[in-house]
Amino acid sequence: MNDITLNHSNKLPLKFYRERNVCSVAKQLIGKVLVTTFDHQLTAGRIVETEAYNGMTDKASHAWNGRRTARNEHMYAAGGVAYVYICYGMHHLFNVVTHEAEIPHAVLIRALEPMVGINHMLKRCGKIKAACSITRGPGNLSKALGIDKQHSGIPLTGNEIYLLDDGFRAKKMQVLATARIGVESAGEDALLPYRFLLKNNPYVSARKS
DNA sequence: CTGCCGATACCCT
DNA sequence: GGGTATCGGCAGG
Repeated sequence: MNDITLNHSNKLPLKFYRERNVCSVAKQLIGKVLVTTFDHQLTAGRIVETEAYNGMTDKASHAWNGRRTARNEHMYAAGGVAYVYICYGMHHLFNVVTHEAEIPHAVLIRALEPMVGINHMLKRCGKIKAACSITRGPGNLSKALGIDKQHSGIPLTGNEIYLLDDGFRAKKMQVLATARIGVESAGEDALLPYRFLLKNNPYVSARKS
């Protein structure tokens, strides 16, 4: 797999993240490019799967019912920063914080299609051969891009982690909305169509749609 | 292919 | 002590 040249002229502006409708942001993030530059290594991939978490009224959200702890504090920041937390004791899950300060909306990035720095992604994951699993699933993509919980709260408008619009446009018919993954205990909120994905993309995480 | 299981940080009761 | 926005390995059909 060869790296793709990135156009860095279109970094997503703060305005993009301050949008009030978190589902709208989650949908718009499909097709955008997530970039990290840790260790002087450029790694990037196109976002092909996201999930919206709709603040205090969403039972599946860490901020449900106004819950606020050291772990999820960055969800309450103004949109445009990262929220990274550890799941199941070992996976670092990367979220994009949206809306204004004190409104804890966030979008979980669930899958990427690798574009740049694939060899370095393989190195970080201790793998030899390229495979879809390298950036399929939120735990995997964080590892491949070198993201961990120390990056929680970092601005997405800086130079270490940022998002680009490189002009890619998914056709409307290609973006599907489904129920979210792994939130069964959230009752009826688990059924909301808050997961967005690029149809037929091999990097989208498996399981029910 | 499906399903179960262990790893294990952090939040909650 | 129990649950969790997960994942890879392995057993069995």
